[in-house]
Amino acid sequence: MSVNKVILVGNLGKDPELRYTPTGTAVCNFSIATTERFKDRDGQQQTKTEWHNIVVWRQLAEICGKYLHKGKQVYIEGKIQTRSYEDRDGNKRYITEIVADEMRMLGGRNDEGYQRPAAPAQPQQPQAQSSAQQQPASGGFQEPGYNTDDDIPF
Amino acid sequence: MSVNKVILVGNLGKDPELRYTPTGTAVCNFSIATTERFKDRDGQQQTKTEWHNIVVWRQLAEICGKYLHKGKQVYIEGKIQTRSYEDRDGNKRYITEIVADEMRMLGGRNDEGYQRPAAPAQPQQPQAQSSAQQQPASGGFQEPGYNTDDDIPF
Amino acid sequence: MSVNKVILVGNLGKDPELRYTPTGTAVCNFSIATTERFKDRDGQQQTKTEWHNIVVWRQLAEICGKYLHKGKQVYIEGKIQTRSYEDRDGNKRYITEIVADEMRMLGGRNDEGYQRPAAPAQPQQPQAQSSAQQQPASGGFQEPGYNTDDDIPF
Amino acid sequence: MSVNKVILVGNLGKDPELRYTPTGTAVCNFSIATTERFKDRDGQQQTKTEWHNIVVWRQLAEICGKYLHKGKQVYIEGKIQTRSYEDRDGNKRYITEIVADEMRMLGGRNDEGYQRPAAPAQPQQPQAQSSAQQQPASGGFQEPGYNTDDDIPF
DNA sequence: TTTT
DNA sequence: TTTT
Repeated sequence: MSVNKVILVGNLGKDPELRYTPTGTAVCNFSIATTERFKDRDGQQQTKTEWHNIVVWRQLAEICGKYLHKGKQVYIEGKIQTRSYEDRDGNKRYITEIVADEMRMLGGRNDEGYQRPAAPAQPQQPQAQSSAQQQPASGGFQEPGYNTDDDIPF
Repeated sequence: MSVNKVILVGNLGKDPELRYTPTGTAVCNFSIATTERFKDRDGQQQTKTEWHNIVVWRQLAEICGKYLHKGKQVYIEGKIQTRSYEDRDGNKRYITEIVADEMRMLGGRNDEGYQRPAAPAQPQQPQAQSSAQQQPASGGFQEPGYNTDDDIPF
Repeated sequence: MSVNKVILVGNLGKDPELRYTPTGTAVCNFSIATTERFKDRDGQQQTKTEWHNIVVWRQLAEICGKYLHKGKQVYIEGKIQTRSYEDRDGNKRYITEIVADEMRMLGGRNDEGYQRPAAPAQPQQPQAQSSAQQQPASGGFQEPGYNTDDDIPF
Repeated sequence: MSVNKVILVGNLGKDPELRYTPTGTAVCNFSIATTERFKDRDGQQQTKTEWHNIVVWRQLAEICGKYLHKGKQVYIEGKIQTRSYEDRDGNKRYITEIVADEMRMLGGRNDEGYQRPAAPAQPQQPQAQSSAQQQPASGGFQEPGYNTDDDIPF
């Protein structure tokens, strides 16, 4: 009966890396920066940047690998996870990551991240597939559609 | 590319109501109170209670109907939704509800909500089905199990 | 001992309205849309838009009134509040609003919302006031600056 | 224009440690466990426990040091922060912590964590200081009290 | 190190 | 009333 939830809005420091496990599961890694503004004791404006390692699995990994890029602003929702591993000297090390289960691309089509090179091979953020119609505020009680979330990026 | 998320921790004002749509879908309704403490202009401690209408669908509805009761403290995660309906005079009215997709029972087994009557017919909060073993911090990279979430209450 | 928290990312439907109470307190009202995508029973992509009434007080109200505009994408954090009022027929009505205590403008400077007229008098989203220096990951224990939050918009 | 937010509900593994910096600022450290349930490939129920290092500053540190204890269930809201330090071998190490700015004690007065010894010297979770009156849903527009948050634990 |  |  516990809760482990992280909500981040930040920008990717590099392009994401999409890989596959031996069993073929997609996993995408990238890091995003969040920057905090505060005043130091002298009343000077300062900023402090925090870098977050993001891990995404399965279908969302494919979407992240395909549509995200360096500089892109994203909303991430996930959980904190600390893994241990052995470094080259055989010492146990720990790394804390955010395992994301929700991702939303922020900013519009005119806002693809300021550091983005004008590379022609770069994927375009696609038009959202035309939504049949704006669903009106329905009269009264309504059973919601069951969002399987399993085949559309956005 | 938007986010609509609500996180509440509060206590049920009454026992939940579990119903079924004509097509057999379970839906559970209950309300929870959140109380805020603040000081008024005179420096007097005041409290202000907000009531939230919660709607839960499908399997989580069954769980809520079965295990929640008046006074129980819960964590709720969901989204805000405003529906319209017609009142008895034919006027359009709006009601804002929280459609929950996560629920956690809070407090332990000694803490079933202070207003709870010692009714013998009341369901007991069951022991969590013994977890086979405490999973150790695994060495390195690990593909997570896929939580289908579809048959265990907690 | 309760929690009442809302997190929204959406776009303003109109320019915000900034007003002042008789005692001179700033209050800003605007609404933002969040749009959900789902599939109906026929497997058709549908969208459903939810409108949220946002209320902001004091200094953050001034910032919202000054820098937000129709179409702008924002992150909002706040609490749910339902107020009652009497309609013109003397009937008690309820309205649910989000009282915001955090706001972040999303998208970059090239992304001011596409319907924005190129009005010269319109305020520009200012350059973030140059942050003196990128604070390095400091060595060890560090007492944070106390962010009073009271005089800088971003 | 970023967001770095963590929301946790879990139980303290040990009593909190309250200390003071050389300049007299209170800082409280404790760790909380969150446990996730999932099924492995064999359909076996498993659990995985994550430990989170919590850091709290100033007045909230004093409250945590005074009222929290081993086993207590808490709601924590804060931000992720990674600090670096040198280990005894002069190697740079990183530790990720949650810097909390909100804490709510969960469970009622009958739910102090089941391993708690009946030590008479242990602080009691105080009765919430009687709230003068339940503030009614006020008629219409209302300016909120300004919650300075600076002298009351709950 | 907690809790279920 | 926005945005995609």
